[in-house]
Amino acid sequence: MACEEAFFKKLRERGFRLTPQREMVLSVLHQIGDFATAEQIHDKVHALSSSVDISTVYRTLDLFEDFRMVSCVERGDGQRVYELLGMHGPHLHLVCSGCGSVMGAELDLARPLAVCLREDYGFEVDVNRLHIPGFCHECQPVSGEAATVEKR
Amino acid sequence: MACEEAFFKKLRERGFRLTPQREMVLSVLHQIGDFATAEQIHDKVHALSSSVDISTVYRTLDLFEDFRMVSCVERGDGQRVYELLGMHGPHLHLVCSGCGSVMGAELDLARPLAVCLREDYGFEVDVNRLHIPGFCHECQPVSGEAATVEKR
DNA sequence: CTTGTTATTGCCATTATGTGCAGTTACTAT
DNA sequence: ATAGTAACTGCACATAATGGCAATAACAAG
Ligand SMILES: [Mn+2]
Ligand SMILES: [Mn+2]
Ligand SMILES: [Zn+2]
Ligand SMILES: [Zn+2]
Repeated sequence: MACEEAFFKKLRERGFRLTPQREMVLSVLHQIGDFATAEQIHDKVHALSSSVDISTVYRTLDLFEDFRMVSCVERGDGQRVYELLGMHGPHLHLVCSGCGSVMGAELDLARPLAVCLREDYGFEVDVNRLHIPGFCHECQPVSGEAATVEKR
Repeated sequence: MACEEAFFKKLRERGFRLTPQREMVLSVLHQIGDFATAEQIHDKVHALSSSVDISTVYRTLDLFEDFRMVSCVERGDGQRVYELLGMHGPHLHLVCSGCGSVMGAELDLARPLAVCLREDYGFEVDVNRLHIPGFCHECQPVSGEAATVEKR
């Protein structure tokens, strides 16, 4: 595919190498299309080549993130999910603290806030990495009683 | 202190118990004043009572977070830092991807975004938990070349 | 004060992720 | 094609954080 070729070229331009492991992770991300955990990705890569280690998957996802090809979201449970950008394009991530679902949102909505923070604090917001905690439509907290603490 | 008493009362009102461990963690957080890792907190608690386990510290910090007394920030390195609210009051957290520093910012700046997301997506933003990635004044990325990837 | 209930703790196992290192392999230049 | 360089990998291990569980202790009631 064309988009992959462009990525491979950029890789080499910057001194990185194109390895079968990286090709496989990228291919698997394409195949999945949706969010996936490192382990889910590793499972599919493992099916293609059983010697690939999960640490390589982590390192590859990290690299893809640096290249802005993949976005990573910390889900409510202690696991991260990774998503291939480029098809949906960059977007905000609304992460529901109730059900753990992740919703994409128009990135431009965060622009005014970014401008404020640059002007008032000299802080350059990385809007691509912004993920916003809260509650989705199904999980609205009991109105009025905002700070209810659940017994364990 | 008065603010601690108020918290202890709220604890019991909701069926939680006031234990020496919880008192110690709260006292240590006061003493530290700044951000601290779970391990730093545990060290100081351990000095007061050497049998307290770090898992208890984690659970206590979790509880304090539920009570909105403590705010937790995922720092760049794989560690979280905890901060006692109430003195500074709630605020946004600007987390620098360069140096790992955390800056507090006026919470109201995020209000317009929250309104947009509620109206457009039915998503109720939890502004207290919002932390914003980017680069502080000292760590401004090379302008123009946004997506520079470092060799490892 | 004594007793009962059950939230909480300490301990230990487990999970998700990161790292050091020596052997391997992709790329470059001859 | 061959050889040199250094990026990359697999493996083993380290680390931060979480979860199960039986023993403990905080609180309420008598
Ligand atoms: Mn997304
Ligand atoms: Mn703060
Ligand atoms: Zn939800
Ligand atoms: Zn910085």
